[in-house]
Amino acid sequence: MARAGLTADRLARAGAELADEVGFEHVTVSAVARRFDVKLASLYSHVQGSDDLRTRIALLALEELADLAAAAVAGRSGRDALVAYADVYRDYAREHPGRYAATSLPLDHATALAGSGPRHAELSRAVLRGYGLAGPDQTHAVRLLGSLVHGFTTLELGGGFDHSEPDSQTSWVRLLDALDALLRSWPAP
Amino acid sequence: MARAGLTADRLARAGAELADEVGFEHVTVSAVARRFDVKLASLYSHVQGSDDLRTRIALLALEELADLAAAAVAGRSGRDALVAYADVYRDYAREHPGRYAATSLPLDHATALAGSGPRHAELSRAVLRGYGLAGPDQTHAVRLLGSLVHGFTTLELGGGFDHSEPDSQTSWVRLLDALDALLRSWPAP
DNA sequence: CCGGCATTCCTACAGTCATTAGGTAATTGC
DNA sequence: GCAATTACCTAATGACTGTAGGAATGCCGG
Repeated sequence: MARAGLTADRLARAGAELADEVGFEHVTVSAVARRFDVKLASLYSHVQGSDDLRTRIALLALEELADLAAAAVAGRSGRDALVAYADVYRDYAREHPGRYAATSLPLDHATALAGSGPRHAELSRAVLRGYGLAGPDQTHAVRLLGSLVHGFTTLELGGGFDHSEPDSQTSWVRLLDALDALLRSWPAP
Repeated sequence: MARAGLTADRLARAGAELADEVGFEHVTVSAVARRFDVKLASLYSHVQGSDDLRTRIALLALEELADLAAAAVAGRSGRDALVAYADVYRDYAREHPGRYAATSLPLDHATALAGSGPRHAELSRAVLRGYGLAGPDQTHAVRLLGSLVHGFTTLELGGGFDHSEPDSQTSWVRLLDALDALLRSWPAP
């Protein structure tokens, strides 16, 4: 009875690959077992079940994203940092649609805090550092940035921009320009 | 053998209610059948299967949203129209989380076109009419508006803003103010 | 009133997935 | 080299999707 060398981490990694191939919502414990040529029930020693597996995939994706974002933001500021940060999200979503979808899985507070949630918060604050925003205004701007990037990325991934001119790349650039302009002249309440 | 009076439309409506109660991803053909006190197989004369059912729920939600948005935008312009339009989406998502999730279901082009897709496009263009944008700029602005509203709504619904101050309502207002200011002084490329 | 007849809903079955319980083989560490 | 642990297995249950074919229902022309 040869051993496959299963671990929770390898299962999550395989699940992430599977997600990119067939979509996060079609990731199934059975399919991951098949990928390791192992019986379904064997996975239950390593992950608690399908919810646990999905959560682990989400945490994996969030960590990869945080790593990429940190690398992109390092050594940049202002508009450069903004564009580099936003591009990380969009590029990641396009290269890894299943993983990106996984990042939208609602996590309970404790799980999010234990994962890379705080790093993400810190990173978007770092992006805004060059714009001189403080206090509540900074929080509003963080939410604006997050909403815009996440919204555009999701809509684009769902094909929402596919069938109209001009192409979405152009809109993306214009949109980041607009955001940069807005942050530089942040309106008073 | 009393008849339950099933139709595709009533099934979609029941599915939409179910989605709001248990979440769109947990809507199941079986559960809808139970709701009508009817055997599972009976539904297959009315809808083609679970994909078809989900698609119908999505189309129903999109139509409801278009109706509400049309009513909100009618007789308003500029900032008023913008806020009314955006509030429709956010309020709908909060009142009908399952239906709102359904609107994110990817539809093929033909289905979207046959549904209220074009109405949605027309409505967001109508909101921007007061801002004097034309041609590609208008398209970019439509995408900006859509991304922002969808992104914020999704993140808020997922609980992303729950655990930090200030409350999300305040951010929402500030964010729409900022968007209004941005649209009024739309930057050149 | 009544015998087709399409429609509506049913029973029955086959396939996939999730999950638990309890067993056997492989590895580890003494 | 043997005991304890770990990794994986078989088996069983229950939920959901989907298909095939049968029976009750209501309508319609005569």
